[in-house]
Amino acid sequence: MLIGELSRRAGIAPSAIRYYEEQGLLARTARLSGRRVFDGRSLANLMVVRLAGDAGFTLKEIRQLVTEFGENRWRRLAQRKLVEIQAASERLRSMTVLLEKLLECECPDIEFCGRAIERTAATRPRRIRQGSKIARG
Amino acid sequence: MLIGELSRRAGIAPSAIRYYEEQGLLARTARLSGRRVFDGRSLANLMVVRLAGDAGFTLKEIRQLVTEFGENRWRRLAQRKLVEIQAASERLRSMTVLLEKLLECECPDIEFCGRAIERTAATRPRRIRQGSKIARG
DNA sequence: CTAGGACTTCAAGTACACTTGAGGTCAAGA
DNA sequence: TCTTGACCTCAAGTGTACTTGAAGTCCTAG
Repeated sequence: MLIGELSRRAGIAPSAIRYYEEQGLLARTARLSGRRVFDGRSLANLMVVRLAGDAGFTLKEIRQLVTEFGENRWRRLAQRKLVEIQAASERLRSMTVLLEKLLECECPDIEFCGRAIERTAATRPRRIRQGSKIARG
Repeated sequence: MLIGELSRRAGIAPSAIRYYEEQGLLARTARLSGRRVFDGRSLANLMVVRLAGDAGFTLKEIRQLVTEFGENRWRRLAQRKLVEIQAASERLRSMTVLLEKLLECECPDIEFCGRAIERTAATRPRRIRQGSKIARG
């Protein structure tokens, strides 16, 4: 399949796929008269890259993950990330609780909810990004 | 308390706090001979801003959340975000499963794990960001 | 009274992850 | 043969969320 089909199947823009290849996150694929040719495994690899990105790996880290697979460095990175993902999950849980509290409450302004907020916001982990253009929906 | 103490207590850089104020995420506080003066509620508000950011709200959305609290628009935004947070949680779960599988397996290269990956990467939600400079640790 | 440190504003710079635009190539269908 | 659309490369641009630097102010301690 060509890049357009891969893009449609993965929900990732062609420009992003070319960018991933350029950055060494995806192996350089075969070319057919200049065009990139992909197969099912390309799709699987692409999904892994995206999933890892979704889970908070930077492109640099994803490159490490895919190029150093099996090495000790890889395991350390993966294990560290598991811990970070755990923290991120807890933070999402906190925000869920906070939002639910705020939606339930009938306070006229947000200052009024101070105590509930203080208790909820006590734990502090990491961040979430928004999705890409093509991927949403 | 002055900005330095607030910064230490919240684990957020002074420059970021000033930036949040400038962007309308935090109400403009009182000044004492030019310096910002904060109290416990400032800290609580700051934690909420950070928590919301952590949970995937953009600064623009956080501004909406804090300035339009109680309005219908606010509720719609909060409810939409709850759904997104749910999706993000599922994605983190997927990445956890994937990482655990990859850590368990003894394949010599990542291509070999293709099938496990394909199954794991089937679901597709949104992204996580890394934490700020001062906040980690 | 002076030095140091924490604060101020404002403009410019940075990192990340892509996207966009210009200018060109290639294969298939009318 | 010509046109259309998908593809190519490369350089530059974009948005988000801050950080950094310059130049100056203000309180405290020595």
